[in-house]
Amino acid sequence: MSISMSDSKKRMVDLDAIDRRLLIELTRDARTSLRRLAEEMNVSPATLHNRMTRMVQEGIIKSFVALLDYSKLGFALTGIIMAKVDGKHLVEFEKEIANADNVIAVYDVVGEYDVVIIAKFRSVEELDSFLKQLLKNPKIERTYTSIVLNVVKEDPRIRIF
Amino acid sequence: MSISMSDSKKRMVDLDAIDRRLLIELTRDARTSLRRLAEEMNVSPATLHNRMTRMVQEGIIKSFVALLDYSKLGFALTGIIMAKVDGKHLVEFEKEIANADNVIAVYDVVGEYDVVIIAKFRSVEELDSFLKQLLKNPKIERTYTSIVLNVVKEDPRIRIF
DNA sequence: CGTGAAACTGTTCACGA
DNA sequence: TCGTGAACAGTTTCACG
Repeated sequence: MSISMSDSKKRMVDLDAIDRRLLIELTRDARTSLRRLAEEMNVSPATLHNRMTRMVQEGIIKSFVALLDYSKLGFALTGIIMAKVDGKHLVEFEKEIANADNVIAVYDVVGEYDVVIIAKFRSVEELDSFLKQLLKNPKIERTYTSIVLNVVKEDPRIRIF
Repeated sequence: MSISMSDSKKRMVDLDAIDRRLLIELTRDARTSLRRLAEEMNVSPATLHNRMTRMVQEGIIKSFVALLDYSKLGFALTGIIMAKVDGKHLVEFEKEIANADNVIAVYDVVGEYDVVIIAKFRSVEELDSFLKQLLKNPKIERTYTSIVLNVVKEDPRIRIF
């Protein structure tokens, strides 16, 4: 029995100890074997399989992915780009930019700028042409770009429990 | 036969068509079966297994993870925090902050601020105490925080080939 | 890189708590 | 409703050529 909450945009979910443990393990290693995990947890593999399937359906687990070292793949440059966008076209603009190949994050923010974009490039030239493309867009009033000198941490995982 | 490059911090790697295809697929679905993939690609499962192991050893593949929807887990708040840090203590500070539970990214940047931190919280109170903790640190000269109103995109994957 | 075989794993389903 | 155990098909993994 647990309290259901509904005041955030996306509804929260009831997770028991098995779900939580499974989330932690899949977050640590998405290729882990449910069977071995099941033994450790003293439940049946079928149970873990059900839980996993359910959490994928509910959208709690968005996907299973390999995290790559982009600098080893030639993307040595990360840029943080902030843009002030004409309010009427903000959503439209965001959708556009979110689909760009280089972009790993797009955030709507409040303050001096409206959008923060994080993107990865192979070279200064690539970043430069990305920015020029942006500025061509008449919806954009101004941009500010921070060049990232060093990616200290970049990991989509946080401690959830 | 491919050209080897060595002018970036981390060395680049030679990848053939099999490696590249494998990376793309594992990035799409880390739990995909190498056997089925092998059939599609007309190579043996053992080959794909070898390639995968090699790329993990080389650090090209950093890890396999489940991506979660944090807003469904109660982390409705994302903050982008910029900090101006006393230069002598920058590296030390960054290591510290990178280990914090809520932090998904830490970037070294040039400009008005030295560090950009992206972190997720369950509530304004949590964000607030995170910021207060930061400001207690005498190494920090000033901070600027953007509250994220909407996460338009947040996906560690970019198009690599 | 491929083969082949052994070991392991995912997935399903009828049953029972 | 939900977990279980057993069964089978699918998969990984390894030594070797």
